[in-house]
Amino acid sequence: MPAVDPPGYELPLLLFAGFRSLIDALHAELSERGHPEVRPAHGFALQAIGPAGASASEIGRRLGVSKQAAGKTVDRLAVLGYVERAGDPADARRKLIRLTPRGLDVLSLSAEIFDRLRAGWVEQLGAPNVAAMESSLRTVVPAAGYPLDVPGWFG
Amino acid sequence: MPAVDPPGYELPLLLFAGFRSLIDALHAELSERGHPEVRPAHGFALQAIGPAGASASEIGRRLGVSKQAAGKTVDRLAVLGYVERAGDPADARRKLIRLTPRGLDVLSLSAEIFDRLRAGWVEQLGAPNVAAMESSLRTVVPAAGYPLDVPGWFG
DNA sequence: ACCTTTTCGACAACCACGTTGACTAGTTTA
DNA sequence: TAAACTAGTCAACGTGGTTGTCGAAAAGGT
Repeated sequence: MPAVDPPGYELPLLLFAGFRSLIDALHAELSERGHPEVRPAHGFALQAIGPAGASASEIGRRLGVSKQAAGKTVDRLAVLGYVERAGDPADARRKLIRLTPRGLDVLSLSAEIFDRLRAGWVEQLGAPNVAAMESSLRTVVPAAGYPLDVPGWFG
Repeated sequence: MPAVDPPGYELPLLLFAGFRSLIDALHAELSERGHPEVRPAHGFALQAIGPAGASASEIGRRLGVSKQAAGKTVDRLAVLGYVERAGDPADARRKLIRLTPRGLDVLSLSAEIFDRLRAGWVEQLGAPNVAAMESSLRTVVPAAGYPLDVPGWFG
């Protein structure tokens, strides 16, 4: 069994470091632009809610976590003023979670920042390399099992 | 401000999904091969300890977490039988953490599995694409701030 | 040699994010 | 209408972090 060059364990480390550098940069900038309390998990939850809103259970499904976990996250987002709950007239059990203007602001800011971060990678690597990386990852990721689902992969 | 294609937010999602697919596959196989209780954070800690052993504080430094957090992780690893603590005759404060044979087994198994997972990517993408991805990531990751440091990026 | 500073490991309190299980209330279906 | 499912919440717990504090041991400066 010959040694491999580079060793296979580098790949996950590099992927994670790349991911983390983007997320850290995002949150550094969000912090500067009026959203210092947003944490990575919040961003994914806000994304899962989306402009149309969603129920807590639905958010849980989209994130791949339990409805209880989703409910807790919604609680925190509500305290921070990013979402609000409204009763659903058509289903008295449901509570529709909707983004507040502040929540929408985070979402659009994030989109803008991510675009700029990607542009930074394009500058360093060239557009073809970035596109190739994305294409490779899309090929190799078993699209099946990975919703947004950042939180909870430790558990 | 023109829309970008693909949107920048896909990149972190893809990187994370790639990372996670590798880690999940690793742990699925570790589980089958006698190590069902190992969790992702443990693997990184074992890596940080290494065959030579290390003190708890040193492990914390290598992982980019506090010495207290490192100490807790070592506690769990000790309970699971992957490491053991030994007093350091040269420094009565220090306790040297050393891998047990079982700990070494996880480490060498992981190396082997990661190599095979990478080979799987090479099969799907071709060696040049995998190498290009690694090279791109090495370029773009600010080597400064990212030790091993998987645990705790949420915090 | 001595005093000060640093470092190591531990303890405690806390927080964020997840889990399962149990329960009520409302909706759907057979 | 009765049974089955679904939404949301509460409680207990696990895990992986954080800060602050502390005593003991080591290192450094005078």
